Amino acid sequence: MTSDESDDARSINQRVTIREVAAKAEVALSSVSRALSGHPDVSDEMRKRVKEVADELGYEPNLVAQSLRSGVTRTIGFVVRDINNPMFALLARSCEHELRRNGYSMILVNSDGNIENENRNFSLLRRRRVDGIIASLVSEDSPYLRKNLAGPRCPIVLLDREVKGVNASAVLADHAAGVHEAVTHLINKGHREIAFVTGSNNVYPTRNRLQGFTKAFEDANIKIQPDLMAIGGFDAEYALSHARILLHRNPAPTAILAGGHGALMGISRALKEKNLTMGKEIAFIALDQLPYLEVFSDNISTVYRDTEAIGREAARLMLEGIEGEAPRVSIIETQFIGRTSSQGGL
Amino acid sequence: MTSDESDDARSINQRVTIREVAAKAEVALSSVSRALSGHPDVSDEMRKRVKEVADELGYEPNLVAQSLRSGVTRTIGFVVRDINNPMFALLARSCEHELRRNGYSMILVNSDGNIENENRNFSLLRRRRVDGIIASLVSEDSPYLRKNLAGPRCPIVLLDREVKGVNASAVLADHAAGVHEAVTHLINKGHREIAFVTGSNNVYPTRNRLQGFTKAFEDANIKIQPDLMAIGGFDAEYALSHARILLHRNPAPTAILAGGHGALMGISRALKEKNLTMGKEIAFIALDQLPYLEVFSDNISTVYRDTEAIGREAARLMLEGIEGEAPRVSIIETQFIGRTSSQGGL
DNA sequence: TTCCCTATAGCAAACGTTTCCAGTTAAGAT
DNA sequence: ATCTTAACTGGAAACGTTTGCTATAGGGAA
Repeated sequence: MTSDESDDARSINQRVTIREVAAKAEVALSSVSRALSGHPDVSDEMRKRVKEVADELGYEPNLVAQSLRSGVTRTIGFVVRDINNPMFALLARSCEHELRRNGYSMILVNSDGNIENENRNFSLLRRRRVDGIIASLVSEDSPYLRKNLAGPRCPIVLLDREVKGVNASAVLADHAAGVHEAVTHLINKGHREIAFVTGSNNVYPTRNRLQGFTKAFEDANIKIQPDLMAIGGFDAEYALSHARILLHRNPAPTAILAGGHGALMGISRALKEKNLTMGKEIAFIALDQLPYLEVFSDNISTVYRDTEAIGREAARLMLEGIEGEAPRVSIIETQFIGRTSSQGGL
Repeated sequence: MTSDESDDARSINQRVTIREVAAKAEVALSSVSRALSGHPDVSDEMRKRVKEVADELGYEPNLVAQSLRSGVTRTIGFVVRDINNPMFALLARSCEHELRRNGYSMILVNSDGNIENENRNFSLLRRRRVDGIIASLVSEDSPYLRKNLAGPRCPIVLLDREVKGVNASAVLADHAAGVHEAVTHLINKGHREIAFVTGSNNVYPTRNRLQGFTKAFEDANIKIQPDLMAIGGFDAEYALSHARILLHRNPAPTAILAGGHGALMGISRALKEKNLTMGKEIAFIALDQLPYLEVFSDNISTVYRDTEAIGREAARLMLEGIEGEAPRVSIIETQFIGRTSSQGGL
């Protein structure tokens, strides 16, 4: 009889609220709240009774109401250029996993490499009152940046970005070390005409890789060739067109470095067009071990970093920030992994 | 003076609320709400004044409070096995794009192929009172399914899943057509020993592909070889171990079909182990054009479907559902794209 | 001039929780 | 037997909005 009624209520009426639980259990609203939220000032009997009734009615607390009252949404914004970049997909997965394990949900927004979109996304997340934002910024000098990184009263974790004078944590990869290792390897083999195609230097990874690159030349006491550097775009189109130009240069580059997913795509297409094979006519190194490489092109030499670790670390820095700890920077190592694609070319 | 005060308020105090806007503009709370939300019963002058003050104070409406009051969260849950699958990453991006264009945010949850996680994720999304759920279910016969698909009073869009007797929309790919085309192609070339490695048949794509596969054999009046089918797991490990077994069979398969990302990974590793080259010693076809294939293995014949279109379509079905329209099923075409990997093998 | 209607504005209730405060009971101390 | 305290419970305010209802003013019709 009563069970029929409650079943009806569940299927026909709106959702079950704490009020109905309180009524059925014949206790106060506040007692239900305390019993279910694990508050200490509740007798064992009360807790038992409330939990039974809550289960019976299929009560599911309204997180929206909880958020409004408590001021905590248990939601983290994840701002990314493009989740379709396999690097970000892997990172997002491990990060989401770690956040969910700690009771947080992830709101995903793509900026499509556009600072206007990114700005709108930040604004949206602020209106949603997220507890924190993890972001891979499109650029480190967007005009909206100060507002977006200082404005929200919530912790921020930057992914591979370095913005001075801002109160944010960051996970940075030590690209320079891996690139230095890679370039030194090439130089020792006798390469001098080493090309480098990568994204624009308004983001940390480019600048950091460049540091490793130049340092390797300096250490070997060799002059760097500025016209072999194509620094300006992360997309495959940029890489394709600039790789074409580089390959037509005289003397042609004997080795080529690809900075990121897009560069790898573009350059390998350009090489194919000219019928050049990596590891034979030209030495090739990809910066960033992309997840699919190990299967399809397990001959490609790479500068590796543990992307899943970066995601986990970002989540941890976020949780720390929410706990009230001061922002800090965490460095992730990279290392050169030589395979056959970095041979040949001479 | 007043501007100083408001600046202070913005930086020191908590966030600006509609109440402060109302006070400063010297109008009622309700007028501010109506002015900003585009309600018709507002004079031009009122709207102008309110908007000015709101901008001045940097007011950003609290979406949590709006949601509680209006009962609408403008949030869609996106439940996926694993965002790291490049197929899902691409799909998620186009879907998120379309949703955001329409004022909705996406909460991303990974189930890691585990039905317990999936169940918890559904429960979480219900507590968050999302306006809809787009899901790629781990299995079509999980014990929690009925509850999760019937329970929430919100539209549901299934991605490539077919659950009978449930009030949900779905985007289904017509795998059968593409696979039929692909297998017929192989049969016409003289192949008889055609192996098929794919995920378990508790999901629609497997069953649908199988239909296309068997139909092709029937149409050609050839008996199918059951021991050449490895149907049971979407992960690379399953595919690797079963591909190894298949390749040791006598007579060995002359052609092999890979159903999905994991199968492709596993099989290509197995082929490499035995030093078999696709398109030479063995014909190979990948079901699903994975985004990176075109660059790294542009010789691989595939059954193609437009993944971005699937994401967009899922978003549209969701928006339709929110508008109150009845659930419906949308079919996406697939087609066989023959390249060199499907040659040889005989 | 009077009446009615329309356009607009304000008041207050509601959404579903959490949490502060006050009240009650019973146990232990004197 | 009385007082103090501890352990709980209930009532009500608050979180920041939206929205139904009521009130007012001004304009047009009779």
